[in-house]
Amino acid sequence: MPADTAASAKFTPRQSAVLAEALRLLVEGGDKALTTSGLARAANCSKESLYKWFGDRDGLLAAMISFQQSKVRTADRSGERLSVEALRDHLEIFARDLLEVLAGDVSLALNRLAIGQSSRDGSKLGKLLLEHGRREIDRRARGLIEAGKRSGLLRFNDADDAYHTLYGLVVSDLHVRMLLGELGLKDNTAQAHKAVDAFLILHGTNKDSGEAPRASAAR
Amino acid sequence: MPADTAASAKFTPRQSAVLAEALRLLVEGGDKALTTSGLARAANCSKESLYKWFGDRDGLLAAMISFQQSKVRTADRSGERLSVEALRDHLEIFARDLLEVLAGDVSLALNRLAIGQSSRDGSKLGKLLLEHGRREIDRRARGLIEAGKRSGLLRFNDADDAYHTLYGLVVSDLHVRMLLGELGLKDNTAQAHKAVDAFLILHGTNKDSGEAPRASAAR
DNA sequence: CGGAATAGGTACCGTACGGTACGGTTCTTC
DNA sequence: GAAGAACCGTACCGTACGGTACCTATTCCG
Repeated sequence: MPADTAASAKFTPRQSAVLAEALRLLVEGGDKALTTSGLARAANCSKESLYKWFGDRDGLLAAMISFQQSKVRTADRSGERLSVEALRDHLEIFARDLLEVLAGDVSLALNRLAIGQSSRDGSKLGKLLLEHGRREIDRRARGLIEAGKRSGLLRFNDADDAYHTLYGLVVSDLHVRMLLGELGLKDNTAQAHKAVDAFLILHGTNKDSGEAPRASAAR
Repeated sequence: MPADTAASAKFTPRQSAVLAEALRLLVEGGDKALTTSGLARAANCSKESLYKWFGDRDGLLAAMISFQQSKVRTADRSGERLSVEALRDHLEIFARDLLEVLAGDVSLALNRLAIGQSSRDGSKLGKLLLEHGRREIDRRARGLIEAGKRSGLLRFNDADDAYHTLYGLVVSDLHVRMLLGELGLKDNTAQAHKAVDAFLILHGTNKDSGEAPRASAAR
């Protein structure tokens, strides 16, 4: 994981470094390990600066989410002309990327944090995570699906429904299992392949798009 | 919600009452609201008894999970002879039950609790929830799917894969969204219907099992 | 050069939690 | 009916956190 990639727009380099350290602490030890004193010690800054920059602990958590998301960028290829093979490839790449993002240390830690808070803060962090965290990946998938329809390769009434179908086929209950502490898949690529196969059977227009059943060795 | 249904095997009535109160506190205010002092006050018992019965706070949490699971029973109809309509009905009922269970107050609260702890306790609670919490519902689905195959109505290579496909089609990312604080679906039945349609297209043997596309008004 | 802003270090405060100890009360059991 | 266990209520302890205050060091800028 690159520690100090492109600087964020909203934070000074010093603040970014502190936020990166905060994420490290959170990933290592969960929200109990992310104390203001501990962060100040680990990041060589003062608690007073933390409160000046972020207001209070909740502000810090929100800043961490915003900071992490500023580091996520996805390529958008929705403009391309799609062949059926290209669509399948792009869908599989999307599915694999999705699985990898969801299985990432930082993503899991932030989701755990927001879920833990959601029962008492009116799910402010949860909203943040849903609205800003998934926007990029949602937009990418949405673009891909719409492009597939425009190219006559996919058929569906509601793009939302189709996207959620794809998401369900790719992820199933894996995200929750990982949030609960279970290890991820051994082979994301195989899972992505199977999910896209099923998705194309459901929503593809190419009638021979269903492949032979796989050896099914993913889980 | 029936407060005091069948008594558990592992807990005395008094302990069950305390655990029920603990669940109520947890649902109301999240894990911050579930303090030993608060529980003792709310349940009219002494902290000393809590520690005598459950060892420590983690023991109490584990007992809450175990207690809640002892109240969940599912009907098992896997012995029946299945027609295609009966299979579809049973699958839809299963899907609807699954959505309702996942959206339940107590289920969400316990999952949030276990997820919050999973980053620091080696996911002991998470394992508990996964291994014991889903066993019943998993067994029911597994039985249904296997019965469908025996009756020649479903085809698949791996029952696990098929089950996860069904699960993904039914739930998609809804569980995580609800854990993050979002409201559930407006119409679980419509979602169940759509998911089972898709599942039967993928794994049914009856070639005309795919129905006309629905009006898609679930979400 | 000098003052103001910025930020690090540390000490401190109030609070609330998990866990323990103890005296009094009810319930069982012989 | 008495001995004893189970249990309630409460008070208590140590700890650790969030948040604040104060003081110093560095940097920036006129």
